[in-house]
Amino acid sequence: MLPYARMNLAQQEKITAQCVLFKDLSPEVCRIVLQNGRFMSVNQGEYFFHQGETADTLYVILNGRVKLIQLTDAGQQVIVNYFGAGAGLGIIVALSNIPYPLSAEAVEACTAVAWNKDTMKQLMRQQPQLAFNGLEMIGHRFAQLQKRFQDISTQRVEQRVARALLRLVRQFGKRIPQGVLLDMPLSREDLAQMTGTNLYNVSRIMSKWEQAGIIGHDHRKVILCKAHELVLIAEDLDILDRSPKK
Amino acid sequence: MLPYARMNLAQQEKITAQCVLFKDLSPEVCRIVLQNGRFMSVNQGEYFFHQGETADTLYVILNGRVKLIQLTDAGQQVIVNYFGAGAGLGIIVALSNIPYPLSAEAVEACTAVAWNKDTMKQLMRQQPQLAFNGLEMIGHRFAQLQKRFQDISTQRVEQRVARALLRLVRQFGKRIPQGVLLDMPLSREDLAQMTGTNLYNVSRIMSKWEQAGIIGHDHRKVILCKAHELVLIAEDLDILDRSPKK
DNA sequence: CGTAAAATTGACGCTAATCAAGGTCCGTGG
DNA sequence: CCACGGACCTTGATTAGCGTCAATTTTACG
Repeated sequence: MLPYARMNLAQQEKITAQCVLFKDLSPEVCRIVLQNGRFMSVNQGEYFFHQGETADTLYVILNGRVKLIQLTDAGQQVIVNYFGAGAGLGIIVALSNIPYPLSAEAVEACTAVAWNKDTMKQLMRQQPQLAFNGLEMIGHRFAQLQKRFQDISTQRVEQRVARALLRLVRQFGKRIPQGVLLDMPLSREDLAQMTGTNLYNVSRIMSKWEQAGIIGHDHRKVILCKAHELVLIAEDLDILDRSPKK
Repeated sequence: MLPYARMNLAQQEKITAQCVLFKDLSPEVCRIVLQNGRFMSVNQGEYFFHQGETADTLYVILNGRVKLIQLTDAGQQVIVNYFGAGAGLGIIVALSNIPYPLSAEAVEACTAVAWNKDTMKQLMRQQPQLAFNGLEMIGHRFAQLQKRFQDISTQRVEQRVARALLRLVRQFGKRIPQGVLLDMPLSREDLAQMTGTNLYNVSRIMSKWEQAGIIGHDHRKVILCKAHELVLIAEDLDILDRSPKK
């Protein structure tokens, strides 16, 4: 992890424009908040924080992608989410006086702004809108997690994998001639850990999709060719194509 | 739902003593906050709010138990949690400007305090500690949901049911001579909806446990006789008893 | 070009979902 | 008081889905 440094103006503008934390704050206030934070870089494979550590810092991602990982008692990994620019890390936790419940790993080289939790609390005391913005970020994350909980308790593996892909595409997809490219490192194992299954099932499912022309690949990266078909699978409405199962 | 009314003093003391929302607030401030809320009763089977409704009210439960239910697109129910006295309802959501992501049903006659979301925001602006207490409640709920997400993606059904029971016992268990009584209405279907399975599996599992003397029942209510055994099952450490499976 | 990591594919067995049939408990009304 | 109906529970049979292991192939990269 590189030492902290000052942000330049372009970076400041970027973060205030795209992060909910700065919603409805005057440029003046934004400047104060940013001055109390520290600019930092995290190399690929390094961690922002580890599960179980005392949560004393919170972050907002400027560049790069971060993987949120939970480790079970038995040592299994569960990938809770991927985050990109504008997302907050440890916001909920640092403000709740509990240890980080998961680890945050940079899957690419990342830059971020970091605040000490007490500094942020002090800022929120002075600027209640900042606290409400924090609450709003948390609310969305909470609703999203609840939806995923619902998915994993009611959907079959194939649907869960489809949904995971669609979610990633919505977050990180880039349009290319053949369709939408998921321009990020993403192994079968990763997808398995996101969907509560194993890499063998994911591999089988994706092979099937590739043969059906729904997805393709460029090097190790996934290309979504027929998004609508994947939506049908995700919604369990693809019965027409396959053998009826009820 | 009965009309709103004033709280009496005993009720006021109860809520300020047991709810995190009032932590580190002076009695004076507590009084102000409570005066801005409304006392209310909800009959068994009635709802505090429904999934999808605009979230304009937040609650703290005084008495009774509440079931949080999510409905999937396909119409399946998922029980996210049970809450009892001292817990908050809609706190996250009402402060985040998003619709309720689930429904809250009173499984017993309940009393609660309700605040309008804008009133609460105003109070939080004046008393930042109130906002931080809200954040702390949310933080615990978030960590708990993440843990359950982890469970459901890595554990087998029997372990999940064991964990669900243990969680309910910790929340609502009452000591009786034979063990710990779960003094609440709880059908096989309810347990199935909590653990992402169906009532048949739950019934089979609980029949097995009852034959092994781990649990018992009084009318329709569950009694936990050998909690330690259930913990072993929940932690997947009961291999000694059964046939080895690896 | 060689090695290690990642992905594929087949075989096998178990878990858990599903369907069907019947039983138990309870309140209600004849 | 007893018979009936409905909600809830139990149990068996069956099967699809999924996890696991093993063997092999492909891909990335030094």
